[in-house]
Order: sequence, then C-alpha cells, then structure tokens
Amino acid sequence: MQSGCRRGRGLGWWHGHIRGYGYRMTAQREAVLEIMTKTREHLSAEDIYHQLHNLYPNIGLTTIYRTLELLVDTGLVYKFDFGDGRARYEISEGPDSPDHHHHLVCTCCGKITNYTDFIDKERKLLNETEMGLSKKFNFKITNHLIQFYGLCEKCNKDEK
Amino acid sequence: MQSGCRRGRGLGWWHGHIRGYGYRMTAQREAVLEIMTKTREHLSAEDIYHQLHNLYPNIGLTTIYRTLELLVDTGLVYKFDFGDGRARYEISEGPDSPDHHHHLVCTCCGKITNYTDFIDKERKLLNETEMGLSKKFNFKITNHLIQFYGLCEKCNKDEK
DNA sequence: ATGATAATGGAAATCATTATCAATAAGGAG
DNA sequence: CTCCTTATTGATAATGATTTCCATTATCAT
Repeated sequence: MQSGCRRGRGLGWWHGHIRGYGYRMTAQREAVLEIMTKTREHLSAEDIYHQLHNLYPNIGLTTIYRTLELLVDTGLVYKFDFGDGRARYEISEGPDSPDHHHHLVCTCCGKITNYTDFIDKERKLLNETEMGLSKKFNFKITNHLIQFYGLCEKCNKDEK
Repeated sequence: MQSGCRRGRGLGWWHGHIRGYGYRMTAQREAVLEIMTKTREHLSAEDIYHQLHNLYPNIGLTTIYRTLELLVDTGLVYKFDFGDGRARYEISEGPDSPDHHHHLVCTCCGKITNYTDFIDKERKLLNETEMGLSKKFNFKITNHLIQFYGLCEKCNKDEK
C-alpha cells in the first residue's frame, strides 16, 4: 500500500501531518494514533484511555481528550455521536477513500455496523445536494453526516 | 387543513395520540406541545423551560425532560444533536409529510437552516439504501439522519 | 366523588467533557 | 550535544446537561 513511504526511524506517516500544523509530536499523541489505526471499532475517549493504560500507566484522560480534539481538527480522525451519551472516534480515511463508510446504529444494543454499499450513489446525491444548497442558502458546506438507525439482527430476533 | 377535526372543548389533536399510548394528559404536557407546535425553531429543554416559566411558574425542568422523552417515544417530536452540547427538539411532521426537512448546521455560530429541497431525491436514495442494507445486514431500519455542516452566509463573510 | 396509580417538582446525583495550573518534555538555536 | 522557550501533560476541580429519588399532587376509570 503505502509501505514505500516508510522511513528508517519508524515514524508514523502522521508525523509530518501533525508537525505541519505546528504541533509537537509526543509519545502520547503517537500512542493514541497507534491505537486508532489498529482498530475498526468506534472508540470513546475512555476506551482509548483504558487501552493505553497498560502501556502508559501515567497517561491522563485529559490528554486523550485533548489529543482527540487535535486529531479531529487536523482531519486525521472523525468524531461521531451515536446517541449513547459519549463521543466516539474513528481514524479518517478521507471521504474519497475506498474505505469511506457510513454507519448503521442499533438503537437497542448500540451496535455499530459499517457499510460501504451505496456509498457511490450517496456521494453523487450528496454532491448534487451540497452544490444546490450552497447556492441557494449561500451556505459553504464542509461536511455531512448520514446515519441509519434501527434494530440489528440480534435485537430484532430477541424482540419477538 | 385539519380544522375539521377540532372538537368543541378545544382539545389538541395530540390528546388521542398520547392517551392512545396509555399516558395521561396533563397541563404540563399540553403546555410543552403548545409551544412545540407554535415554533419552527429547534428548542432545547431549557429553552422550553424558560418559555413556559411565564405561564407556569412552577413547572419543573425535570418535567420538561420527561415530557420530551415521552413525546419522542411516541413519535410526536424529533430529537436532534447539532453538536452544541444540548439536545434540541422539533415537532414531528412525519418523514412523509410535505413539511419534512433536513438541516444545515453552521459550525461557527450554530445557526440551523431547514431545507426541503432535494428531499424527494434523498427519499428515493434513502429508500433504496434502506432496503439494500436491511437485506444485506438483516438490520431493520426505522429511521435515518442526514445533516450538512458548514458556514452560514454571515460567518462565511466574517471570516474574510 | 373516590381511590389506585401515574405524573410532578425540587434537590441531589451522574457522568462526560473542560478548565486550571504547576511540572515536564519537545525541538530549534547555538 | 546542551540550553531555553514554550507547548504539552496530568491531577484535580469545575462545569453543565441530563437523570434519579421520593414525597406530594393530579388524572381518570369506576
């Protein structure tokens, strides 16, 4: 994939990105990114905190929050609200990446299912809509959110 | 419109709905609905609380929250998260109503703009997507959320 | 009108997220 | 490589929206 970009010192590909924004690279930020890139789950700040606590017993929850904010601001991470009262984060693949996906949220058990199907059609509609709305309302659209809610297979069965 | 349904006693059209779910009709619920139906704004629980405080000085914020939860559960009201740290509520017109709309959220000043354009195209795509996803993941979709984020006309100007 | 029970409201509790601030560490200059 | 400026960290306290508790009150079927 992008293995050709690896440097001898084992720096993550995100170093340049972070430094480019004028931020310093720290072990804590490294650690958070390490975790984010290795999972497809939708972690909360506390999830990350707990996972890191083994490796870095002294890392503070505050730092996790601050780091996540930074990562969201620089576009490395997406922040989501699935309605369970805490924010959830996921590494950004960019809206044009083939990995770009949206979410099905089970309103019963909270399970999140990623889907990539229909993304192309969605993207087409979204582009049209964004252009139309931008023009009509003079609204400069920078982002969008699509989410489906319902019952996952398991909860749907259990309900009967 | 639906004025033919009015009864002599001035009961809101929602009485039957609420009673139908086995809930009692109270002055407080009446009052919250009264406000919700008279505005196109996206009120928070506290907004409603303050607006009601003039008429019902003794109404409790707790009751507002409980009432809103009830109204959401019975489908009379939609609950939204526009990212400003508090839930916002809006009377439901039903996803098939001609008043059904989605939202543009200004990430700078928080302004919410309703739009009804493109809703038809959206609905078409959403239906297809919902059917496809339901089948593929055995996920029973009951609801969806679409939101656009960006800068409203004013904030976009001010930024320059 | 009466009684069973749902609903209310005020205060206290939760809980995710932020603010504060002294101590620490990153990284550019020399 | 070392020093120094300044961003970053982490422990703790604060915040603020939403919930929980529970004694009091109001609804409505009978």
